[in-house]
Amino acid sequence: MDMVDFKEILKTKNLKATHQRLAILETMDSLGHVDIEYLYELLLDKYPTLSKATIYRNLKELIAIDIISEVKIPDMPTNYEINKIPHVHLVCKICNKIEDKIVNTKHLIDEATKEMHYKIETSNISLIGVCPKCLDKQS
Amino acid sequence: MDMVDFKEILKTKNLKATHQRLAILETMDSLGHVDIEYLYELLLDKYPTLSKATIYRNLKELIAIDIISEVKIPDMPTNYEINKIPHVHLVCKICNKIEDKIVNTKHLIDEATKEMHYKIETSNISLIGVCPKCLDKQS
DNA sequence: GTGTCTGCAAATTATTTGCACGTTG
DNA sequence: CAACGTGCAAATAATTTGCAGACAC
Repeated sequence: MDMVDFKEILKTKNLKATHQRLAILETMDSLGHVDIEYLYELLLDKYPTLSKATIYRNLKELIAIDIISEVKIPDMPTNYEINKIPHVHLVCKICNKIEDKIVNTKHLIDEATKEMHYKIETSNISLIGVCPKCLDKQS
Repeated sequence: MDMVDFKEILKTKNLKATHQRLAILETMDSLGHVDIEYLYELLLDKYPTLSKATIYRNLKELIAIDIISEVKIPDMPTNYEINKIPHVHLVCKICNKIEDKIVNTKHLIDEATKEMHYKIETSNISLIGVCPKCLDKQS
Protein backbone atom coordinates (compact mmCIF):
# COMPACT_ATOMS: atom_id res chain seq x y z
CA MET A 1 0.00 0.00 0.00
CA ASP A 2 1.78 2.93 1.46
CA MET A 3 5.18 2.18 -0.05
CA VAL A 4 7.07 5.43 0.27
CA ASP A 5 10.65 5.17 -0.97
CA PHE A 6 12.50 7.42 1.43
CA LYS A 7 15.84 6.50 -0.10
CA GLU A 8 14.73 7.99 -3.39
CA ILE A 9 13.36 11.09 -1.77
CA LEU A 10 16.56 11.65 0.19
CA LYS A 11 18.64 11.22 -2.94
CA THR A 12 16.73 13.92 -4.77
CA LYS A 13 17.44 16.21 -1.84
CA ASN A 14 21.14 15.32 -1.72
CA LEU A 15 20.93 13.78 1.69
CA LYS A 16 22.56 10.44 2.42
CA ALA A 17 20.33 7.55 3.30
CA THR A 18 21.86 6.67 6.64
CA HIS A 19 20.31 4.00 8.79
CA GLN A 20 19.44 6.54 11.44
CA ARG A 21 17.76 8.88 9.01
CA LEU A 22 15.76 6.13 7.37
CA ALA A 23 14.74 4.74 10.72
CA ILE A 24 13.46 8.14 11.77
CA LEU A 25 11.39 8.46 8.62
CA GLU A 26 10.05 4.93 8.78
CA THR A 27 9.10 5.23 12.41
CA MET A 28 7.31 8.49 11.76
CA ASP A 29 5.59 7.02 8.75
CA SER A 30 4.28 4.03 10.63
CA LEU A 31 3.21 5.92 13.73
CA GLY A 32 1.75 8.97 12.05
CA HIS A 33 2.77 11.40 14.80
CA VAL A 34 5.65 11.24 17.28
CA ASP A 35 7.32 13.52 19.74
CA ILE A 36 11.08 13.64 20.15
CA GLU A 37 11.20 11.77 23.42
CA TYR A 38 9.17 8.83 22.19
CA LEU A 39 10.97 8.69 18.88
CA TYR A 40 14.27 8.53 20.71
CA GLU A 41 13.07 5.77 23.01
CA LEU A 42 11.82 3.68 20.13
CA LEU A 43 14.95 4.04 18.04
CA LEU A 44 17.26 3.30 20.94
CA ASP A 45 16.13 -0.32 20.78
CA LYS A 46 17.39 -0.68 17.26
CA TYR A 47 20.35 1.72 17.55
CA PRO A 48 21.63 1.63 21.11
CA THR A 49 24.29 4.25 20.41
CA LEU A 50 21.89 6.65 18.75
CA SER A 51 22.35 10.19 19.95
CA LYS A 52 19.61 12.67 20.60
CA ALA A 53 21.68 15.23 18.75
CA THR A 54 21.21 13.11 15.65
CA ILE A 55 17.46 13.20 16.10
CA TYR A 56 17.39 16.95 16.60
CA ARG A 57 19.64 17.52 13.59
CA ASN A 58 17.69 15.22 11.35
CA LEU A 59 14.30 16.58 12.27
CA LYS A 60 15.54 20.08 11.47
CA GLU A 61 16.96 19.03 8.14
CA LEU A 62 13.88 17.09 7.17
CA ILE A 63 11.74 20.09 8.01
CA ALA A 64 14.01 22.36 5.98
CA ILE A 65 13.64 20.20 2.88
CA ASP A 66 9.94 19.90 3.47
CA ILE A 67 9.61 16.17 4.07
CA ILE A 68 8.18 16.46 7.56
CA SER A 69 6.50 19.13 9.67
CA GLU A 70 5.97 20.11 13.24
CA VAL A 71 2.56 19.48 14.73
CA LYS A 72 1.97 21.89 17.59
CA ILE A 73 -1.01 21.36 19.80
CA PRO A 74 -1.69 23.15 23.09
CA ASP A 75 -0.68 21.23 26.22
CA MET A 76 1.24 18.64 24.24
CA PRO A 77 4.90 18.33 23.36
CA THR A 78 5.63 19.18 19.75
CA ASN A 79 4.94 16.24 17.47
CA TYR A 80 6.32 15.57 14.01
CA GLU A 81 4.69 14.00 10.97
CA ILE A 82 5.56 13.09 7.41
CA ASN A 83 4.09 15.63 5.01
CA LYS A 84 1.10 14.45 3.09
CA ILE A 85 -2.14 15.82 1.70
CA PRO A 86 -3.29 18.72 3.89
CA HIS A 87 -5.49 17.47 6.68
CA VAL A 88 -7.05 18.28 10.00
CA HIS A 89 -5.87 16.80 13.29
CA LEU A 90 -8.40 15.20 15.56
CA VAL A 91 -6.91 15.13 19.03
CA CYS A 92 -8.16 13.13 21.99
CA LYS A 93 -7.38 14.94 25.21
CA ILE A 94 -7.96 11.78 27.23
CA CYS A 95 -5.62 9.33 25.48
CA ASN A 96 -3.62 11.95 23.57
CA LYS A 97 -4.02 10.17 20.28
CA ILE A 98 -3.84 12.26 17.11
CA GLU A 99 -5.73 11.19 13.99
CA ASP A 100 -5.73 12.73 10.54
CA LYS A 101 -8.85 13.58 8.61
CA ILE A 102 -8.96 15.05 5.16
CA VAL A 103 -11.44 17.89 5.07
CA ASN A 104 -12.20 20.59 2.59
CA THR A 105 -11.10 23.84 4.18
CA LYS A 106 -11.90 26.18 1.31
CA HIS A 107 -15.10 27.35 2.93
CA LEU A 108 -13.36 28.17 6.18
CA ILE A 109 -10.48 29.96 4.53
CA ASP A 110 -12.83 32.01 2.38
CA GLU A 111 -14.76 33.08 5.40
CA ALA A 112 -11.66 33.84 7.44
CA THR A 113 -10.04 35.95 4.74
CA LYS A 114 -13.19 37.82 3.84
CA GLU A 115 -12.23 41.47 4.32
CA MET A 116 -8.88 40.48 5.76
CA HIS A 117 -7.13 40.20 2.41
CA TYR A 118 -4.62 37.64 3.52
CA LYS A 119 -3.19 35.24 1.00
CA ILE A 120 -3.35 31.93 2.87
CA GLU A 121 -0.83 29.29 1.92
CA THR A 122 -1.10 26.62 4.57
CA SER A 123 -3.45 25.87 7.37
CA ASN A 124 -2.94 24.29 10.69
CA ILE A 125 -6.07 22.92 12.24
CA SER A 126 -6.49 20.84 15.37
CA LEU A 127 -9.85 19.86 16.70
CA ILE A 128 -9.58 18.80 20.29
CA GLY A 129 -12.01 16.65 22.20
CA VAL A 130 -12.66 13.04 23.05
CA CYS A 131 -12.21 10.11 20.68
CA PRO A 132 -14.84 7.36 20.23
CA LYS A 133 -12.92 4.86 22.37
CA CYS A 134 -12.56 7.21 25.30
CA LEU A 135 -16.17 8.33 24.92
CA ASP A 136 -17.23 4.71 25.37
CA LYS A 137 -15.14 4.25 28.47
CA GLN A 138 -16.58 7.41 30.02
CA SER A 139 -20.21 6.38 29.82
CA MET B 1 -14.20 50.12 24.91
CA ASP B 2 -12.36 47.02 25.85
CA MET B 3 -12.29 47.73 29.59
CA VAL B 4 -11.46 44.39 31.12
CA ASP B 5 -11.14 44.54 34.87
CA PHE B 6 -8.35 42.11 35.56
CA LYS B 7 -8.34 42.96 39.26
CA GLU B 8 -11.89 41.70 39.52
CA ILE B 9 -11.15 38.58 37.57
CA LEU B 10 -8.13 37.79 39.69
CA LYS B 11 -10.12 38.28 42.86
CA THR B 12 -12.73 35.75 41.81
CA LYS B 13 -9.90 33.28 41.23
CA ASN B 14 -8.25 34.01 44.57
CA LEU B 15 -5.11 35.39 43.03
CA LYS B 16 -3.58 38.61 44.28
CA ALA B 17 -3.49 41.57 41.96
CA THR B 18 0.22 42.23 42.05
CA HIS B 19 1.73 44.84 39.79
CA GLN B 20 3.64 42.22 37.87
CA ARG B 21 0.60 40.07 37.28
CA LEU B 22 -1.53 42.98 36.18
CA ALA B 23 1.21 44.24 33.90
CA ILE B 24 1.45 40.83 32.25
CA LEU B 25 -2.28 40.76 31.64
CA GLU B 26 -2.45 44.33 30.40
CA THR B 27 0.46 43.89 28.06
CA MET B 28 -1.05 40.75 26.63
CA ASP B 29 -4.39 42.43 26.31
CA SER B 30 -3.02 45.37 24.40
CA LEU B 31 -0.73 43.37 22.14
CA GLY B 32 -3.05 40.47 21.45
CA HIS B 33 -0.28 37.88 21.22
CA VAL B 34 3.14 37.78 22.85
CA ASP B 35 5.92 35.29 23.32
CA ILE B 36 7.78 35.03 26.61
CA GLU B 37 10.96 36.70 25.41
CA TYR B 38 9.20 39.78 24.12
CA LEU B 39 6.90 40.03 27.10
CA TYR B 40 9.91 39.96 29.39
CA GLU B 41 11.70 42.64 27.39
CA LEU B 42 8.70 44.93 27.46
CA LEU B 43 8.03 44.54 31.15
CA LEU B 44 11.67 45.05 32.10
CA ASP B 45 11.29 48.70 31.20
CA LYS B 46 8.59 49.19 33.77
CA TYR B 47 9.89 46.67 36.33
CA PRO B 48 13.68 46.52 36.07
CA THR B 49 13.92 43.84 38.76
CA LEU B 50 11.30 41.62 37.20
CA SER B 51 12.36 38.01 37.07
CA LYS B 52 11.69 35.63 34.24
CA ALA B 53 10.68 33.08 36.85
CA THR B 54 7.78 35.36 37.70
CA ILE B 55 6.69 35.40 34.10
CA TYR B 56 6.87 31.63 33.77
CA ARG B 57 5.01 31.13 37.02
CA ASN B 58 2.31 33.62 36.18
CA LEU B 59 1.70 32.35 32.69
CA LYS B 60 1.25 28.85 34.07
CA GLU B 61 -1.16 30.00 36.73
CA LEU B 62 -3.16 32.11 34.34
CA ILE B 63 -3.44 29.17 32.00
CA ALA B 64 -4.51 26.92 34.85
CA ILE B 65 -7.37 29.24 35.80
CA ASP B 66 -8.29 29.67 32.18
CA ILE B 67 -7.65 33.37 31.71
CA ILE B 68 -5.05 32.96 28.99
CA SER B 69 -3.97 30.26 26.54
CA GLU B 70 -0.99 29.13 24.59
CA VAL B 71 -0.98 29.83 20.88
CA LYS B 72 1.22 27.30 19.14
CA ILE B 73 2.08 27.85 15.53
CA PRO B 74 4.70 25.92 13.54
CA ASP B 75 8.06 27.63 13.22
CA MET B 76 7.22 30.23 15.84
CA PRO B 77 7.92 30.42 19.54
CA THR B 78 4.86 29.72 21.67
CA ASN B 79 2.70 32.80 22.03
CA TYR B 80 0.14 33.60 24.70
CA GLU B 81 -3.19 35.39 24.47
CA ILE B 82 -6.04 36.45 26.72
CA ASN B 83 -8.96 34.10 26.31
CA LYS B 84 -11.86 35.47 24.37
CA ILE B 85 -14.52 34.31 21.95
CA PRO B 86 -13.15 31.35 19.93
CA HIS B 87 -11.42 32.58 16.82
CA VAL B 88 -9.07 31.71 14.03
CA HIS B 89 -5.50 32.97 13.82
CA LEU B 90 -4.33 34.60 10.65
CA VAL B 91 -0.56 34.44 10.61
CA CYS B 92 1.77 36.37 8.33
CA LYS B 93 4.90 34.36 7.70
CA ILE B 94 6.74 37.44 6.47
CA CYS B 95 6.24 39.84 9.38
CA ASN B 96 5.11 37.19 11.89
CA LYS B 97 2.04 39.17 12.90
CA ILE B 98 -0.90 37.21 14.28
CA GLU B 99 -4.44 38.52 13.84
CA ASP B 100 -7.69 37.15 15.18
CA LYS B 101 -10.76 36.57 13.10
CA ILE B 102 -14.06 35.26 14.34
CA VAL B 103 -15.30 32.56 12.01
CA ASN B 104 -18.06 30.03 12.21
CA THR B 105 -16.38 26.63 12.45
CA LYS B 106 -19.46 24.47 12.77
CA HIS B 107 -19.33 23.44 9.15
CA LEU B 108 -15.71 22.38 9.38
CA ILE B 109 -16.18 20.47 12.61
CA ASP B 110 -19.22 18.67 11.24
CA GLU B 111 -17.31 17.60 8.20
CA ALA B 112 -14.25 16.56 10.19
CA THR B 113 -16.18 14.45 12.66
CA LYS B 114 -18.37 12.83 10.07
CA GLU B 115 -17.77 9.11 10.57
CA MET B 116 -15.04 9.82 13.09
CA HIS B 117 -17.40 10.10 16.07
CA TYR B 118 -15.22 12.45 18.03
CA LYS B 119 -16.81 14.84 20.46
CA ILE B 120 -14.98 18.08 19.71
CA GLU B 121 -14.67 20.59 22.52
CA THR B 122 -12.20 23.18 21.33
CA SER B 123 -10.53 23.99 18.08
CA ASN B 124 -7.21 25.42 17.29
CA ILE B 125 -6.94 26.92 13.87
CA SER B 126 -4.12 28.87 12.29
CA LEU B 127 -4.18 30.01 8.71
CA ILE B 128 -0.72 30.88 7.55
CA GLY B 129 0.21 33.06 4.61
CA VAL B 130 0.96 36.67 3.80
CA CYS B 131 -0.84 39.67 5.27
CA PRO B 132 -2.11 42.57 3.13
CA LYS B 133 0.77 44.86 4.10
CA CYS B 134 3.44 42.35 3.19
CA LEU B 135 1.57 41.46 0.00
CA ASP B 136 1.80 45.11 -1.03
CA LYS B 137 5.51 45.30 -0.36
CA GLN B 138 6.15 42.16 -2.38
CA SER B 139 4.56 43.39 -5.56
C1' DG C 1 38.50 8.66 -1.41
C1' DT C 2 35.80 12.52 -0.04
C1' DG C 3 32.25 14.84 1.78
C1' DT C 4 28.49 13.97 4.73
C1' DC C 5 26.78 12.10 9.10
C1' DT C 6 27.17 10.37 13.67
C1' DG C 7 28.23 10.02 18.65
C1' DC C 8 30.00 12.09 22.36
C1' DA C 9 30.90 15.84 25.37
C1' DA C 10 30.54 20.46 26.22
C1' DA C 11 28.05 24.73 25.54
C1' DT C 12 23.99 27.21 25.35
C1' DT C 13 19.22 28.15 26.12
C1' DA C 14 14.79 27.29 28.29
C1' DT C 15 12.19 26.19 32.29
C1' DT C 16 11.55 24.99 37.23
C1' DT C 17 12.41 25.15 42.05
C1' DG C 18 13.84 26.55 47.05
C1' DC C 19 14.14 29.99 49.97
C1' DA C 20 14.34 34.62 52.30
C1' DC C 21 12.08 38.66 51.96
C1' DG C 22 8.40 42.00 50.34
C1' DT C 23 3.53 42.88 49.27
C1' DT C 24 -1.49 42.38 49.13
C1' DG C 25 -5.83 42.16 51.19
C1' DC D 1 -0.46 39.90 60.16
C1' DA D 2 -1.23 35.87 57.33
C1' DA D 3 -1.09 34.21 53.06
C1' DC D 4 0.73 34.67 48.79
C1' DG D 5 3.98 36.30 45.32
C1' DT D 6 8.53 37.95 43.99
C1' DG D 7 13.55 38.01 42.99
C1' DC D 8 17.56 35.70 43.02
C1' DA D 9 20.43 31.79 42.54
C1' DA D 10 20.80 27.18 41.81
C1' DA D 11 18.91 22.99 39.68
C1' DT D 12 17.02 20.66 35.82
C1' DA D 13 15.60 20.00 31.16
C1' DA D 14 15.84 20.97 26.26
C1' DT D 15 18.42 22.07 22.30
C1' DT D 16 22.72 23.24 19.78
C1' DT D 17 27.46 22.95 18.56
C1' DG D 18 32.54 21.40 17.76
C1' DC D 19 35.15 17.88 16.66
C1' DA D 20 37.15 13.24 15.56
C1' DG D 21 36.08 9.12 13.67
C1' DA D 22 32.64 6.24 10.71
C1' DC D 23 29.80 5.59 6.76
C1' DA D 24 27.50 6.34 2.21
C1' DC D 25 28.14 6.65 -2.44
